[in-house]
Amino acid sequence: MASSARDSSLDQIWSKLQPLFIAKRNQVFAVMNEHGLTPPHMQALTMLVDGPVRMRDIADVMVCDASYVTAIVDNLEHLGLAIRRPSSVDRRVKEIALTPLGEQTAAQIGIEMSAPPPGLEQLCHADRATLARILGRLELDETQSLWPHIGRRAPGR
Amino acid sequence: MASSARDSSLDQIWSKLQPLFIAKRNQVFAVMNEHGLTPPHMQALTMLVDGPVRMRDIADVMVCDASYVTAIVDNLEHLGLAIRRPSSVDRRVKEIALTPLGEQTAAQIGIEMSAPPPGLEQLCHADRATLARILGRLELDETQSLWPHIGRRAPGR
DNA sequence: TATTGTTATACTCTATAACTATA
DNA sequence: TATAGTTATAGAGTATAACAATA
Repeated sequence: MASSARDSSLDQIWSKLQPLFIAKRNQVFAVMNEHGLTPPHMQALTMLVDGPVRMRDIADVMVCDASYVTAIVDNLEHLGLAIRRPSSVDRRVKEIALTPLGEQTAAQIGIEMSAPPPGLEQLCHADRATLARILGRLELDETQSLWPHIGRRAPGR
Repeated sequence: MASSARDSSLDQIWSKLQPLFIAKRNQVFAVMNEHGLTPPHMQALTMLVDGPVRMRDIADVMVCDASYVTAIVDNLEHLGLAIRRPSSVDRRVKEIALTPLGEQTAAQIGIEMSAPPPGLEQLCHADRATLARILGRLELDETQSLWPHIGRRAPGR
């Protein structure tokens, strides 16, 4: 299909949805600031809610180098949110666990992060039942993290 | 209202919308990578499409220091996308303009950035007319940039 | 005196390489 | 030999401070 064949009704719908996107992004950053966290710290923290995780696994999920996980976990420890403990089965491995403060923080963040963005209520008030029915039929990939670690690239010269 | 009073139907709708959000974010980063740009470079570049802009104005819009604008514009010049020219009315001021390559790049980016995310078509196929009608009634703040410059903060210790 | 932009510098982010300890 | 984690270091992102030129 030709590149000029833009679907204008689709564009129009997206133009209405996009502010919701922005509102959510702002909400997420507000939550991070509130807790003094950066995206990588928050992502690592939320990986720990279901129990201790090995540092190697954190690096794999965040698609970053192991040495950076060392730095992130250092920070989480300094913040009193997590602790390192040696694995009982493999003495090379360290498992990262939440402290009580970390559990409390992660739980609160989890709630705030999964919350609908401000503005959605207004949207849904228009005709919530109909919208829910339409959206209910939708199946999209939900496996990705909303705020993954994102590496940097050089802008070149 | 109590904090435990979560609106479950709203949550459900948001859980359907969120993958669209992620798909768009991925699409945006793919476009940036394709052109070898970082978020601040792309934001600065898209500020220039309607004509030359003073560096001071770029700093104001991006909410960053003037010295960082110097670095960004250096990069855009090295990439052959923009040029500095002295203002004819105030000799302290430099105006940043797109090169022909910059115009072409910015135009292409503008198209790709404003495009609906993959997945929206599937959503709308369910009942596009109804959805459009519902969304058409919505009024949200559209003044913010989708990908603003975002400053860093220290994680504290 | 106030403002635009640049330079010098410093701090944060994140990766690579070399290393230690363990498997 | 291969793997988990740490340390040292270096490059890229971004701010602050001091400065030159102009208003």
